[in-house]
Amino acid sequence: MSPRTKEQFEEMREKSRTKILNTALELFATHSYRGTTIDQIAKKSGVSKGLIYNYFSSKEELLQEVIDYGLQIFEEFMVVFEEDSPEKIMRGLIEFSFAPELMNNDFYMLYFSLLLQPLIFEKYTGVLKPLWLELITRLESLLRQMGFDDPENEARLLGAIIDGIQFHYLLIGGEYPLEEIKQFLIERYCHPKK
Amino acid sequence: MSPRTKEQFEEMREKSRTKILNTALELFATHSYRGTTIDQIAKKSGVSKGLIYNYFSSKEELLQEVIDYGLQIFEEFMVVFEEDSPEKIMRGLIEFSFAPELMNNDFYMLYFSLLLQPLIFEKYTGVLKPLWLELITRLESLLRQMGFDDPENEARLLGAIIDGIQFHYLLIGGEYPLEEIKQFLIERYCHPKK
Amino acid sequence: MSPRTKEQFEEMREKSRTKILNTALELFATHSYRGTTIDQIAKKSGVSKGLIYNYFSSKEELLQEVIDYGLQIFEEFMVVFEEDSPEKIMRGLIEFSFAPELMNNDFYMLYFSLLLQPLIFEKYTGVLKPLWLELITRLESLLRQMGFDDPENEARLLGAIIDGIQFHYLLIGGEYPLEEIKQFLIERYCHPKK
Amino acid sequence: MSPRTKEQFEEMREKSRTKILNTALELFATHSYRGTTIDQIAKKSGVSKGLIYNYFSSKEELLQEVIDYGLQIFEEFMVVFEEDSPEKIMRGLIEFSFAPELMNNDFYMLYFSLLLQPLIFEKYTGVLKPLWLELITRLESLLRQMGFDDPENEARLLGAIIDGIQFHYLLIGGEYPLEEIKQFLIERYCHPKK
DNA sequence: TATGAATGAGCTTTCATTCAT
DNA sequence: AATGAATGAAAGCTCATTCAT
Repeated sequence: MSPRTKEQFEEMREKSRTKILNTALELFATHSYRGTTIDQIAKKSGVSKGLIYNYFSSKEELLQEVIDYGLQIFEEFMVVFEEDSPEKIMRGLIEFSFAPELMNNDFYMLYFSLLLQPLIFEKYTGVLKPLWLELITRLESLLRQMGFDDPENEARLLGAIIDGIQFHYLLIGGEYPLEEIKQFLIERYCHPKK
Repeated sequence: MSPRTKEQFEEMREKSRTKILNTALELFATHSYRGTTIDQIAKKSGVSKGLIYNYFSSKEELLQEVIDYGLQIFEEFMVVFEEDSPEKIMRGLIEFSFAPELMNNDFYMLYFSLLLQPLIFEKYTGVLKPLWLELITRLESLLRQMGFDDPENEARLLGAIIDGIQFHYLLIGGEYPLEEIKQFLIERYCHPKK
Repeated sequence: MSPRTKEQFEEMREKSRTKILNTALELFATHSYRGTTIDQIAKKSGVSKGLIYNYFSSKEELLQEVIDYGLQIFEEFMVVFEEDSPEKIMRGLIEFSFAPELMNNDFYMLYFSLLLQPLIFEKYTGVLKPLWLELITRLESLLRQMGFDDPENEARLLGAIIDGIQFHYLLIGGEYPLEEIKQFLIERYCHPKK
Repeated sequence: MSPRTKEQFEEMREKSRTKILNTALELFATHSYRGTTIDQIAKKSGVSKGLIYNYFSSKEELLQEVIDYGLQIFEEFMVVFEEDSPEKIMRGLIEFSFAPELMNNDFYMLYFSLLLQPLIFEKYTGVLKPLWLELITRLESLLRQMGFDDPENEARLLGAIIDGIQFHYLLIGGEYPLEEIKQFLIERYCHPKK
């Protein structure tokens, strides 16, 4: 009744919502959207099936929100480009790409999964594809500023490298020498070509 | 006795089996294993639902056989390594990796999808993962022979590039400048480092 | 073309038919009518599925013919009643009931199974029930002639004993002391009550 | 929190479960396990197909639970043996065996059906067979105490009688002179042989 | 707000039956 | 007469979604 109570309710509500979103992200990523049941999400997040429908009107809307939730990461990702010298930006970008806290995030896995099924998830690939293209464009601009010979192809290559490494990291897990590879990339791409 | 010869029956069987396998590969790749129904496979391959169970005891066994069917491609892929100079082998490998007839093959998509769900498809990822690791090892050996500085990391990078490009090609499709990128890679990786 | 050939054909035909009937009896008895597939019958009897439909227009007709085939046993069974003294008839009847070659016949099992599902196999229970009632009536007549006190109930009891023993024999198999029980029954039921 | 109390939910569950179990028992008994569809059980018990799978993970598990449910009857059945004089125990046993409320219970029919298909229902016959053998052993002990000449064979006979009568009762139904036969049996088996 | 029993459309699978040869 | 590939209706089962409380 009191404003305090209202806030408490709001807080609880937010907590449940977040719990559901996190669980859904994890399960969608590891078991795929279709391979995950609402029941599993309910059990794992410790709420009832009914409650999920209280917050999200359907399984698909839940996916949508999970994606939006994950896209915030990419927005942060892009922020890196606002800084000073191209070398520093490039370095930040690479550092950021392979930051363990990002690599371990299930969103990558979900992102790859969705992109692989454009026929089914057209709605989402329609959003994610341009994001990737935008990244390539920015990489190209950076590489050009740094004096790389063929910035267009080099940018495509670097884009492929980033996704390829993330993919391999998903496959291999902890054994992957992430730090080493990162240094290797920094060495190659973060120095002006005279 | 027999109204049709053994050979005629064998031919019929083979024809239907192949039809089903091809359709299943395509649908599993584009709509995912779970997103594909037996009915869709039946309709698209022009046979009855029942017939599919005549050849494959379950949907999962069908997936298994689709994977085996696709793995033949990888075997050809590996054959490339048996040839002469490291430069030529590397060149053949790159040419082969991005050959349009391979790139358009749905198996890549299926391969990516399965690898992304190790919890569910452990059985298959268990086979596919080692294949990839083997490729990296061979790349490393080639790069070492060619005098590359850090063949280990370079091999990982090249592996990531190959998968990354294939992934991007799946996303972008025909617009992707595959030939250009291929030449770019050949330029970089198919010449001895003195 | 020649009559000889026709006969041969006829013989082969009969052989196939009999093989199918025997297999069907065995499988219907041990795996139930519904639990047996046409495919199993075909495989086990070494003929093609199609051929079965050449001889029997449907699975149900096959059951019908299997039952008719088995009922011949009961006809022989009843013949026993045509002989001389009541004691001898009764003895023959008991001997006959538990003759191993009969007890091992799957038909008993099929007969029990069908009788237990009158709602489904009304058509067949309609034939089998009267047979049993007739047996009881005859038993009663024999027991009366032999001077038993309450021939009506005694006949029911004896009828129950015969079916009960057959049932138990099906359950226990070879370990069942059939011979001993038979002698025990002969002792009790094959002597005039003064 | 909870919109319904734990108890209310438990009650709902128990009610539905019991409804399903009773219907399944009836249908499995009269139409056989294989001849009964989940749809029939659902329709007859007034619940949806899906709900059945909420309580029983498969049709076979439902059968298992139906059997367990029915076995409680047999446990009560055996309790009779704990009482005083052999004559009284025997009498109680016979009374109990042919009590109409038991005779009308579908479980007998199911029990017979399952026992007749040991190849398929080995899992269940493995439990039921020993129960029957135990009964014979107890009958033998009683008859020996009562001074019967050949208690072993007499016990087998009585066991056969009980099953035979139950079987015939299933066949004939209401017309069967159950009470009369029962008195006849009591007369014969419930008096000490001097 | 929160629960989980209940629903039913739709999926996987089975199998009697048909049919071209 | 004989084969077995092919069919499709119907069965078992799953799961997103609803709803009474």
